[in-house]
Amino acid sequence: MHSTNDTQQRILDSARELIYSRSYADVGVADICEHAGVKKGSFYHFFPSKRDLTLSVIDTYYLQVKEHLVDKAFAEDIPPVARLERFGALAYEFQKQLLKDTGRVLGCPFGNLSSELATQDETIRIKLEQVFSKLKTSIRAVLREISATDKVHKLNIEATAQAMLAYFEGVMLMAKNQNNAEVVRDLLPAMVLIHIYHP
Amino acid sequence: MHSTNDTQQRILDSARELIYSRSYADVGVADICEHAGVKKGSFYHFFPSKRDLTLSVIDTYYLQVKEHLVDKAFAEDIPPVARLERFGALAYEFQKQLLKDTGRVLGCPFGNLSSELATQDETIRIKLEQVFSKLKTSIRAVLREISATDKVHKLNIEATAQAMLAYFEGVMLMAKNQNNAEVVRDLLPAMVLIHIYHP
DNA sequence: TTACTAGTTAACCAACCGGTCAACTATTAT
DNA sequence: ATAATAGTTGACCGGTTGGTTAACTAGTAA
Repeated sequence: MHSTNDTQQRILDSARELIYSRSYADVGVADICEHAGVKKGSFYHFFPSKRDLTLSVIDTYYLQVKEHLVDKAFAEDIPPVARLERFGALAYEFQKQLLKDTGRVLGCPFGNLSSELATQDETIRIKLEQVFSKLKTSIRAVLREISATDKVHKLNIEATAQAMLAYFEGVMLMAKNQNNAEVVRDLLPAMVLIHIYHP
Repeated sequence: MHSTNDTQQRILDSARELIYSRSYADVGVADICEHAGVKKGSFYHFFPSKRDLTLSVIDTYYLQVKEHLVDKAFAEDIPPVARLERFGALAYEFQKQLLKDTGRVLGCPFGNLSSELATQDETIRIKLEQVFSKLKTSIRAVLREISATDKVHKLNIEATAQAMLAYFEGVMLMAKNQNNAEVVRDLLPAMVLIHIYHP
């Protein structure tokens, strides 16, 4: 046994990659084990079930998305609207890289899982709802700055953040469906246009 | 044998209902047959495979959506912007009814299938791309009217239609994930704000 | 009546699914 | 050294999957 035990991490990474590029149902634990170079018995030593593995995948992938996309895009070195645009640009670069590496635009991993499993597994649905909620919190922080400089309008920050996230998810889905990363580049900049006001 | 043969239609209806409320992978042909009151042999008499059945489901369901949602919303009895708002209102009523009947907000059936199968089945992906393309064509017709009354701006009708459809899909996904139809009511009206202009 | 076709039925199949298990080996703490 | 623990292995399991088959029945046309 290596003192540096990376089996659990390899399972996590393989599951993320395979489920993201295919789907939850299409990827079996045998697939994950083979890709990770691990025997099935070891898999069940670290994870009680495929479902629990998926919960862990969501957690760990969110942390990566936060670090490499959200925090990077929303860093306060530029004006708030420019941060939203940078968020779109980074998302575009990521999908473009995915297309180059795997031949596929894969969209948003959380959106994909949500669409597939929201009606089937309540625990996963709630976990994904929490991920979306955290993403909305990041967007809200930006909107609060925008709203502060624009005091005449009563921006509904909660609804606007939700609408912007919805638009982002929809663009990712359309890009995946067309297997075309340029959809992201062409459409995402319009995210900043979405404003919902208090009545 | 009944002169009125409805077996094929019952299979189609059952497949639509089950796949829409769960997912492609989670619904087996045994499930569909049981729900339709049909034996498996009869299923394969009418459809060569589960995949071909799904292609037929997409076709027939698009016709229903067009008749009861798109054509109704985009009828030319009211101004173009009001038609887009009516489109949102009808979508909201539909999801609300779904929640009442089944306990679930199910989002967009085409978006759901696309998210699950776009990377796995190229034929289905293209079929869904065509459905989205037709929906965009309907939106474009409305945008052309809006653009005609607003000659100062050079509205990019193609990109705007795609962006509006993307926003619609995203809102449906968020509503499904939160199992909350009010998300549709609160967010969809902002669809008319999305405008993308030619450079 | 006959012959043909459309549709139905139940039994069947190999492949695969998520998950289990007992035996084994390596690592660590005492 | 020893005992306890952490990790690994491959064989195994019952249930399910999409799909097949051959025999059957009902409707239709000559």
